[in-house]
Amino acid sequence: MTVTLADVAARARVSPATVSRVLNGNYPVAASTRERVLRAVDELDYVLNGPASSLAAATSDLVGILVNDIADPFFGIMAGAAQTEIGGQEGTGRAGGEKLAVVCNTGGSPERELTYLTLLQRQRAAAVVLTGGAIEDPAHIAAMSAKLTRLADAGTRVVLCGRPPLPGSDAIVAALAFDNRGGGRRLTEHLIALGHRRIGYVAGPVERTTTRHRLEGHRAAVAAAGLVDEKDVAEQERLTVHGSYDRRSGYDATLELLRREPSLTAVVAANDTVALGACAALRDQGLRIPEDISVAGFDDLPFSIDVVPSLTTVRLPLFEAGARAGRLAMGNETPPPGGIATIPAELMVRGSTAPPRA
Amino acid sequence: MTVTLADVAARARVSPATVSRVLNGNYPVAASTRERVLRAVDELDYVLNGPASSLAAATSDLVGILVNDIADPFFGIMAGAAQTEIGGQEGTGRAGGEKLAVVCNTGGSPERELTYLTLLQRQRAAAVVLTGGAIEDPAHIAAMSAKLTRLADAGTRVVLCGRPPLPGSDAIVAALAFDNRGGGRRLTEHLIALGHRRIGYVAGPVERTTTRHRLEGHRAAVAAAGLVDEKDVAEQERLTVHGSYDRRSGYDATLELLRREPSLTAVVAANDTVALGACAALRDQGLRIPEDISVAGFDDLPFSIDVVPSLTTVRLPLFEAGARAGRLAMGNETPPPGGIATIPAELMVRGSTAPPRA
DNA sequence: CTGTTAGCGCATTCAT
DNA sequence: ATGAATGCGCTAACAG
Repeated sequence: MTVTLADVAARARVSPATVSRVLNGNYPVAASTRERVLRAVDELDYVLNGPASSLAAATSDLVGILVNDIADPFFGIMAGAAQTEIGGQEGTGRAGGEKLAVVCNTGGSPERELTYLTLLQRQRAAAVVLTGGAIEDPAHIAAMSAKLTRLADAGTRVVLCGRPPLPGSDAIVAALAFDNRGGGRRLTEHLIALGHRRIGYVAGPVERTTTRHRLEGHRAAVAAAGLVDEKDVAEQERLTVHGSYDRRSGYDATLELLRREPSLTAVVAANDTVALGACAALRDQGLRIPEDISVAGFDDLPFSIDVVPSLTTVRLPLFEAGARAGRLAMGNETPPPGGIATIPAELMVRGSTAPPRA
Repeated sequence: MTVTLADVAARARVSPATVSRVLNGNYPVAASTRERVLRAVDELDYVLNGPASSLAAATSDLVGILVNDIADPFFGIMAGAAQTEIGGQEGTGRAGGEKLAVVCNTGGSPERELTYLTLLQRQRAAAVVLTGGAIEDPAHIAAMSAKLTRLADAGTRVVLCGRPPLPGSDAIVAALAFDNRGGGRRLTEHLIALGHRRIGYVAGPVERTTTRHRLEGHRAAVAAAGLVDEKDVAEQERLTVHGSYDRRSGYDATLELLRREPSLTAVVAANDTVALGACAALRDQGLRIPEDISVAGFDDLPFSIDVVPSLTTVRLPLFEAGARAGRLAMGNETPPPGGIATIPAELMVRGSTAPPRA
């Protein structure tokens, strides 16, 4: 029923090996022969059997990109950029030696993250790109570290994008980490410079590197300015509410923050989406932004410049980082020294922050 | 080096066939034997060789989900929902009979769409879900139709989600189409009911089903109200500007619309993201929304309720449709009669539309 | 440059 | 309920 390489060989009057060679293009073949084979391929509508090919060659052209939330542009931008670098060399129409770059949505679940890695390992994936913050549970870190080591041992190139290097796993090609701490610190410093003294923080989910680093940056700025004593954990926590990285969570957390401290003059959100929810909550409380209260986000997603007022935030070069991760996964770029690179975060001051009211 | 099924068999003191049987779980095996095998699997850290397995069984556990733009939540929401239905049955940790649901980003390019389908065909994918509007170029339609027919013939289940059925391709499991035309019509009828008479339309890319259907709905409403004669193509086109489905395009197109017709009292955008760009352009021209001019979007993406003013739009049940497509792809839901279902679109009236100024 | 030969690792007959 | 044998379709030495 389905046409095989042998059929093509018969039609082109050559051996199967020759067909394989022209298809893979990694071996000298006479132009006339190649022509004949290609014609037979087209006439027969032949499509290579991937599993058979992978089995024989002990490699596959699958590249997996893991994301925490596919509906979040933060991941979409990185994944899209990586995918373009990996599978983007504009096919010949016949789909030659291209890689199959695919994105896998873990939904932020540790189990699904591991499951996907196993599935990719099973497929003998050529490379795996892990994007976004990691979960900090010790058991999960250990499991991930072991799994990534095994993947790397099996020849899969592992690249981290927007995620700090995993302790104990040096089998990795490269880790591109965002300077979340620095960005968080500069953002809050900006607020303090404007004159804010009572600043609430809407944090992301606990046990996430991204959450922790941004929060640490914020608290470092707060402590440096003497707003809250570095040792006063209770007060730090009073001004912090954790939630997930979505709008709803930002809305609820902001209400809670206002309840705890009605005299707040600024709210810093874990990311832009959360900031949107925070703005909505504030507005529903009759507060004007930025006249009555300032709001800041993180990531500088495309919509941030469009909301009213436009959002003060921290720009992360998501597209560039994703593209670089893609090249690294393909072996088209030399890894940074030590395999680790920190990607700078840039403060973007816009309309949602202003001096507090006198 | 890498451990194979034979190694597991040796360790468990059974034949390779038995190991295969417990792993696939589709054959009676004594409980004690199964136990022994499973233990050996864990001890050896064995991971099935996907390519070998697929080759022998002539099937694979790969399911592809094609999207036009992975950075757009419109696709992210559908893809995420589909992926959950397909690969979401919470693995046992050992990754049993799970499917590998992956999303492929075509970037809206016809070539890449076909390339991805070929790549998935090569992998002998178990199913393919195509999301979002289709390109209307006749050559591409023919190529797609042929490709999908071949995929279906090879046993791949093909499901369309948010895309109208392809002419000539009845090998498809099901097509879930959004009522873009009806939604577009009701949206413009709402504007007309408010008293608007000069309405500009920022359309999506030409040659896309989604673009065309929404625009047709809009024009049907306009014609029914007698605002522009159905035959007056020149006037219809004067009040329409095409662009891509992004913010920037919405911004530019709106400026152009204003140039052509400064007395516009309402702008209808191809989708919410475009509407955001339109709002920005209007504001930059010193116009207030909705006092001076009304704006409407389409899709009801999560941010639409958060922008100021909140966006009047048309709600599409993206999550539900994606989930249903996922179940259809898995064979867990019976296809609609004729394989085609039209999914209703609901008008959401919010703050961005109001009666025009007297 | 091209043909021949051997597996790759597993699922599946068919026996037992 | 389990084992032995066969072949899935292709690539990779190895010859020539």
